[in-house]
Amino acid sequence: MNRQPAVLGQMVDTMLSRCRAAGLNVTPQRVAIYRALLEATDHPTPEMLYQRVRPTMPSLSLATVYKVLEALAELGVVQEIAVRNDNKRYDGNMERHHHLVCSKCRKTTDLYDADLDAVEPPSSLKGFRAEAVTVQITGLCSACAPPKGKAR
Amino acid sequence: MNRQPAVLGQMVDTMLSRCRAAGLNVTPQRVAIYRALLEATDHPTPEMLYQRVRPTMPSLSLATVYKVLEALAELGVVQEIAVRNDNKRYDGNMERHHHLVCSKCRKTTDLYDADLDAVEPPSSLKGFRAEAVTVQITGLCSACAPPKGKAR
DNA sequence: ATATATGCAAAGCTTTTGCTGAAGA
DNA sequence: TCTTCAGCAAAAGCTTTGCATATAT
Repeated sequence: MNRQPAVLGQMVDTMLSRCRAAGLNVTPQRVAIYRALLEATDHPTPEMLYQRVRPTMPSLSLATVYKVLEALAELGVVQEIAVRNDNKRYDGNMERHHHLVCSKCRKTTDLYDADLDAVEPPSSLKGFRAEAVTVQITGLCSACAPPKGKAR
Repeated sequence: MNRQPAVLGQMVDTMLSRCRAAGLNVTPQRVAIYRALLEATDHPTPEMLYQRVRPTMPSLSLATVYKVLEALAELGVVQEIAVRNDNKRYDGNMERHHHLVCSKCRKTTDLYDADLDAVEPPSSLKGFRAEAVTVQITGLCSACAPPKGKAR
């Protein structure tokens, strides 16, 4: 992410306050994994973070990396990118369309919208050859949205 | 996808021509799985399609569903939605940003762009409560783009 | 002291692979 | 006939879980 060290420390501080606010312990593992993620530029997988942190923390286990990332995501200081990844999902629809993704039940719905179709990639993609633009809107679907205590 | 039966048959025909053009056999499994996907409105997983087709084709195996979907995706009549799903990937970046996804090597790069940040969800989301809008641009990254025969 | 988290090992799923017999062209 | 494919079973990955010990507050 190419941050200044000072900014990085500040982000760690924020993370620590949120841990405390949520009643979570501050552990060296949490700090190390979070720092490693902040320093990364490549959207690392849990396994990748594990490899990166282990040299300075040999006792670290992969299961802990999974648990820490889950906790950090819940704190809102880290995000799982793209659609929350459970298993493969297919679409027989090759028309231009977009997706509504429920962050709770993960249901994905097609969305057709001419305005969104009109979204153009920026010209400054430095070497990246754009082929398709898809807009993904995350939020709560009608079943999960109202506080009617439904899904879990 | 709520199509008219006639349109559905037409899509199947297109799929069949593409199979032939690509030197792939037309098999009842391919037709049945493709039809089931076209009839679905819920972005089914391979397992879900397996369950739906099996009643009319009890000998079907799950491995075949995987293979058929892969073949259909290669033909371009079906798509795997969202970021091609290998394993979990995280981002320590909670700022508003978008993604450039290479369809070949799957590398995902952050993209900051004010114009894309300005994309608004349509107002007509019928019950869906939008929280975030992310634009995903798929294409070929600089390493994979030129016909320099690199990745595979 | 007490609650929470780590590490380990095992279990659970999803997805892939190798092979043989069956089916399509 | 000859090539391609389906079905099966086993293997391979990735992720989650349960539990005992260690750690944070």
